Amino acid sequence: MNSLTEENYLKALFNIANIAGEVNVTELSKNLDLKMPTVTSMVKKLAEKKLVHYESYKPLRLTEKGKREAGLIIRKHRLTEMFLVDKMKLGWEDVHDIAEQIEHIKSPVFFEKMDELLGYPKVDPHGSPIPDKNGKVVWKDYNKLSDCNAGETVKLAAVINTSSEFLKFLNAREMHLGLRIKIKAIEPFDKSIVINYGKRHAETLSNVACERLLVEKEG
Amino acid sequence: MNSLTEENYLKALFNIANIAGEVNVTELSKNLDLKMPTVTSMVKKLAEKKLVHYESYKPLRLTEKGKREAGLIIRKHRLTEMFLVDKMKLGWEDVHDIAEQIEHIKSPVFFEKMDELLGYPKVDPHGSPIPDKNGKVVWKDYNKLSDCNAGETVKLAAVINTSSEFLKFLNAREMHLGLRIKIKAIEPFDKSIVINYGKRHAETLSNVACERLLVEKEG
DNA sequence: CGAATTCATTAGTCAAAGCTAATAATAATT
DNA sequence: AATTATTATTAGCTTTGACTAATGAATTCG
Repeated sequence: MNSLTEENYLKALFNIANIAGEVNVTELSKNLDLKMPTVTSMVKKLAEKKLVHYESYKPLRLTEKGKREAGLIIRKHRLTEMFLVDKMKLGWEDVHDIAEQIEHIKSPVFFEKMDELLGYPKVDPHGSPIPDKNGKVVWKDYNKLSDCNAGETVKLAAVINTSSEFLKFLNAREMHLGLRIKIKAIEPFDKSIVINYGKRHAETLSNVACERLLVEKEG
Repeated sequence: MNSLTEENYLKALFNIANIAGEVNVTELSKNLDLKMPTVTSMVKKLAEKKLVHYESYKPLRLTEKGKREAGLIIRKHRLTEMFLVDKMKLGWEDVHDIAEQIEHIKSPVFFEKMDELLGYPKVDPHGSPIPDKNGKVVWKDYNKLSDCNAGETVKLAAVINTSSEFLKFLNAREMHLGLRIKIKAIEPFDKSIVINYGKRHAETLSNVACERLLVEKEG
């Protein structure tokens, strides 16, 4: 069985890989708020347990086994967040920290019951998929907004990262899941994008932001 | 802030004291499933933190501060058990182990919300009091069944310990909280007691059992 | 009462998971 | 290409919380 510490490493590896693709020791140590040597030594232990592929000075990658275990933790995290908000009426600002703790609880029945009470959800309120009981993550076939073309109309399906800064950014612009967005133009200069949606007209979004927004094409 | 380990020591000290009165190192180490030297050294640390009174070779006692902290943990444990059973419809056989984990979660709002959803209960389903927000335990003025006299009629109000063996014992005899019990006789020989209740007639209970049953006298 | 038994403590070891300081490998810049 | 900067690793130390083996108190029993 994995320790709480190991679970946190796996989760961080999984999340960083999802956002940034590659994971290096620096990123991981920032994410976990630990010093680099600490991370190096732990990663080696995870490698011995066949949870990560590790070669000195190379990027870190989860093994299939590692992905599965990480998926299971993220499943528990996302189910917990939904449960806390939907069933316990706690505020979104509170639930993340609580879910970070509850996700480590060892009890299959507990999470199965949550799943049942929530009606077996497939995605969480950020549009992120909830991994299945085997830790498998099925991302629907979404596109990054940054990969779309001018003239297309798309529906906002998910946000890739859920830092509070980014969520505030979206909030300030009245952007929410399900929103229909019409792409007016893409600036060749910096890949920023000009869109219409709701009552707003000719809003500009940076490429950085667009890379974190997943959309479904209409049609 | 106390570590998870420390919290478990405090809770065990509290529970043993409640059941057995005095706590010695042997009992505590059995309860925590640790070796005695481990317990001795931890208890000394707790003493430095002013959580227990410690003198070599003397029984262990929680300080007021220690009682308060233990009470807060037990509050979280009991609220959690009730929440899991009443609101999540989990079985009693499952909830203890889950509550043992959830009781360590750091989040005032989480437990306040549980309390609210449960309607601010004062006792748990075993009749044990739920400590208040300051960790204070208010046992209602119950009597041990073993301290009652022949001829009295009493109502079963609480069970002091909740080991599964004891609960099964009670179950097998169709005894439950709220039950009216008429005391027919007390054997001077071994202090065992003869009672009538429900459809049962002249059942005998040992003194050991009677010491763990709290009753309210009918007035 | 003295011997045996039980209970508790001391001393020393170990693993997990963190740290700092020093060093080595890789990448970037001039 | 050489230097500098960044990134990663090694070596060695620390704390927490466990353990075993040996020893010292307290209690019980013949």
